[in-house]
Amino acid sequence: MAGERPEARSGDPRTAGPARRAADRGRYGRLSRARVLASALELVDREGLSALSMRRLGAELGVEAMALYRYAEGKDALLDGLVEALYLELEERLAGQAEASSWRAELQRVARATYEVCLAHPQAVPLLTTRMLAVPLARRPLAVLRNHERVLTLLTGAGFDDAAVVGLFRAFNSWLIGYVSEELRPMVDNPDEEEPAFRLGLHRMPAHELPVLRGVAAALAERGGTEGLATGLDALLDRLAATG
Amino acid sequence: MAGERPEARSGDPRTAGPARRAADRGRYGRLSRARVLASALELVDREGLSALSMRRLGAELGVEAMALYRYAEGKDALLDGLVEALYLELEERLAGQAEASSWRAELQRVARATYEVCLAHPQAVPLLTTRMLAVPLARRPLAVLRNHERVLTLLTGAGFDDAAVVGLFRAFNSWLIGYVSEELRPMVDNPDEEEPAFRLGLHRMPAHELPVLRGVAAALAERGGTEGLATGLDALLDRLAATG
DNA sequence: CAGCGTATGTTTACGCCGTATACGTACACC
DNA sequence: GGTGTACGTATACGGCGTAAACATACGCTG
Repeated sequence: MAGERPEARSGDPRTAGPARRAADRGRYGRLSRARVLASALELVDREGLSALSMRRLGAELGVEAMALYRYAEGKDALLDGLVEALYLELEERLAGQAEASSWRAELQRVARATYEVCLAHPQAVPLLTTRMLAVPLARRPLAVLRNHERVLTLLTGAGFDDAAVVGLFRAFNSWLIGYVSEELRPMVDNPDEEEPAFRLGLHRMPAHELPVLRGVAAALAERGGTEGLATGLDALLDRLAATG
Repeated sequence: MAGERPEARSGDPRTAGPARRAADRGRYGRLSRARVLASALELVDREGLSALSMRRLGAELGVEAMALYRYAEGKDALLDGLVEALYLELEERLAGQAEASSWRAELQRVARATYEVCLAHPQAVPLLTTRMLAVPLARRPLAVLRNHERVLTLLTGAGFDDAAVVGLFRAFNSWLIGYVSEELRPMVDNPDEEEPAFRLGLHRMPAHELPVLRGVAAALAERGGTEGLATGLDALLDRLAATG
């Protein structure tokens, strides 16, 4: 650390001669797609999606914005890269665990791991829906497709016919993304407030028009957690495995 | 129609005198929040979310961008307004139908109507997840809160205790938004292509690494439709109504 | 009808954004 | 040691959201 030039762009250009060797470019050496994506994800985790701009990310890496275009074709591709990064993290997490013995248990394991990755990067989760709605199947990041392959293999391996596999696959994905999205909806309006009702900002809602919502709002603010996730998934798999 | 000035900003300002009466502002008379939101939604439906900018929407209404700030506090508020518009459309649709007799059937009716509204505005659907993740409960648009109230009322009216109500409510929302999101994922890569495999762009995927996905891709491209929606919802409600 | 406050839309300007294009420059290889 | 190339820089353009100051026509008061 101490030996590294802390800010590659500092110093008077008139006296510094060749200000930096090429390998010094970027705050800690050469760029790479992995470094760009890791830095982008970290930035999003720290400051939210809206803080992610090419210029800002460049600054984060000690580099001009245009340098990033060697590693992502544009901003959209960068966002797809973030999605890919999340799925790579999912693959790592799954690889670090023992596979379950039944297809049901294995799907539960995948679901749980996905949930955990999403909760670890809540600010990035919106990308899972928005980019998926922007990119056709065949252009999804490879890690996403590998995840699809994993789930589909599990289902066909369990002996379901094509129609059932498709139904189960869709239900699995739907429930997963829906559950996570619902789980991450912010409930607290004013974190500094002690009183639960004020914390939730209930005084902002038209009182008499929404009596039931007011009543259960506090309970709604709790999370369903992985139990809720597992319960719903179980219900769906039961039904569709029987029908299909 | 014929009597209205087709383009309020046209004409030579040096000869036109007071170029327009105040009531002529905007392409068809005064602005209003409803008109702004309707125009925004139409623009999004027509050209996608990325086409929606303050300037562009202003032009659409025959008005400068800043004029819109009288009807929405900023771009984010405008997007929340779009979410509200979708829920208002849902309310209309529900009001135009007979209520179902059981709480189960009524939830199915609400789910189906929501699905239909979403499929009518596919380009706007990402807002349902992104804005929901950006806005705490108490600040959601009123129409959204009314929708929550409707569902919660249905559930408490059916006699469930608070814990069960919350579980069912969350499962309902999760499944709904997840199913719609999954349903709207684009599958076709090249609409001009005849051959199904090429249409899907399967040649872009690493063949040997994703054999199962390749095999079911065509089936995956079909939609689950309202049947799939109803089936999954039924499974969830069954399980959670029994457990809760 | 006269005058005025207010509601409504315009103008101008600022800093940020994504990105096309042209350009240096240090490295790897012969 | 010279050269091609991979990598990052520099500059520029049009569009974005929006703050602030401004113009104007309506509706109310007398």
